Amino acid sequence: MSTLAQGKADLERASTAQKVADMLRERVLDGELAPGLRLSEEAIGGALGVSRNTLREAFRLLTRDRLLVHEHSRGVFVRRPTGDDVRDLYAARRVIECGSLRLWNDVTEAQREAVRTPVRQAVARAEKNDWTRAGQANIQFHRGIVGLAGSTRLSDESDRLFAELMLAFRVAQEINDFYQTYVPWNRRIVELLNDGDTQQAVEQLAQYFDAAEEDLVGRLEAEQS
Amino acid sequence: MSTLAQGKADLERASTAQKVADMLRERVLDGELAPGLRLSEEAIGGALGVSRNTLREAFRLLTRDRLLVHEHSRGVFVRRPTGDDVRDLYAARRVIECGSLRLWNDVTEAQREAVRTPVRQAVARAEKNDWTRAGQANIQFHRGIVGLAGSTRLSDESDRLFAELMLAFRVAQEINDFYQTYVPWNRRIVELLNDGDTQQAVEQLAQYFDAAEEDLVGRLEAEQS
DNA sequence: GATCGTAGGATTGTTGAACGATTTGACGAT
DNA sequence: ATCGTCAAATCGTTCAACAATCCTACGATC
Repeated sequence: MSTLAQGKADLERASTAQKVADMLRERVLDGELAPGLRLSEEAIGGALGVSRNTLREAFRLLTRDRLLVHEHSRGVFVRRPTGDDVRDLYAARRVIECGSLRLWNDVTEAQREAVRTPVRQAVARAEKNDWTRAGQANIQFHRGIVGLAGSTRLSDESDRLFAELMLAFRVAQEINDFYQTYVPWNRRIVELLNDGDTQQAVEQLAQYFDAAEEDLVGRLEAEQS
Repeated sequence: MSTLAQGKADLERASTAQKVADMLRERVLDGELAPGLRLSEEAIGGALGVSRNTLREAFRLLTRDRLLVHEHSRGVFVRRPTGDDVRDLYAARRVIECGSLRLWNDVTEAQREAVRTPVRQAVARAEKNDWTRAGQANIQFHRGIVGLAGSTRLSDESDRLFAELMLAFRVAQEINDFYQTYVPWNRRIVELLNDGDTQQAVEQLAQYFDAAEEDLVGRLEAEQS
């Protein structure tokens, strides 16, 4: 019965702080709260109708996810990733995703499908010029890769890395057209995997990271003002 | 001037919540607060002389580090890792550390020394039967490996994984004698690296993880009561 | 004119108390 | 022995207050 899991999800009612954090996370990721913006406790707490203490708990949760940065006695700000941040992020991704992809032959078929399916979606959406949703599928592709490792801790940390990267895209003003170049690349990686050439697929993934990092860092540092 | 970095550390005065969290972290890691123990807000807040609100902020920080678990309306508990937790942890370590170690030939000499030195220390301390400090050196060895990737995010997450693993050791009652078996193993890995056989070193590291995971999970599930 | 110090206002850090909501454990009925 | 019921304990959240800190603008000095 899937109703059982459903019921459990209902029972696990989120705390107020959790709900506030979820709402703020959306606002940050969709760009309504721009990187660098300071979040006033009073203003936001008043707007959402929660007390300062509860709001501060929500801020802690988002700080853990690296979406906000906390400066002592100055408040919390929406993170504004720098070029160095992006380099750090890609260094982590190279290790995590290339390492996970190497496990391709040792995992379940369901895990492999979680890598293939998002690429098919991305290709289909790209053909319709639906770049926003193509980008979402692209993230699912990378989530699938990390999922090959079979570690929830690793997957959770990767989600944080992806979220932080989304912020970097925003600063670099690269929301929609970024993936355009890389959708074919991902498709090629899946083809190599299906052909059994895991080694070459890992190689291609690493090169993808090199190219994406350079592109993003370049635009980011040009954007510094 | 290193005095500059010193001064900066002094200036960055920690908040009360941060200081409380640091103190509790020590107590958890040295076993004074045993896994499974419930931390009463009132009792601890009273003992430390901080308000409930501040203490709750400290709890959040430690929950982020996975040292505490929070259960709604029930309070926070010192995490008590299960066999599944350990499997998850080692799955993550396999990807992160094996992937980092593969970078051996592309990093600076200083980074390589950060791997070699702790092994020398561990060997020396093991000969003196100082297993506690040998264990600390062993952790430094693995921190050094992750450091090869050059990502602070990856290193920070690894520190959290290590801390959580320390809790598992405690539950498994394996504080001192665990490393005894594995110090020679680490030494062999470094020898392979120095010989230029990175591939084989990675292989050995993976086997070390297999053995350590099996050992730890076994003792952990025997300990379930 | 630029730099520096200073005063004032705004915001955060922390506390303490309060009250509703939830869990826990014991007691008694079936 | 199992199942409600109730009271005590604890957590979740809010509110108000004050101290500590930061930011800004205004002059003072060179």
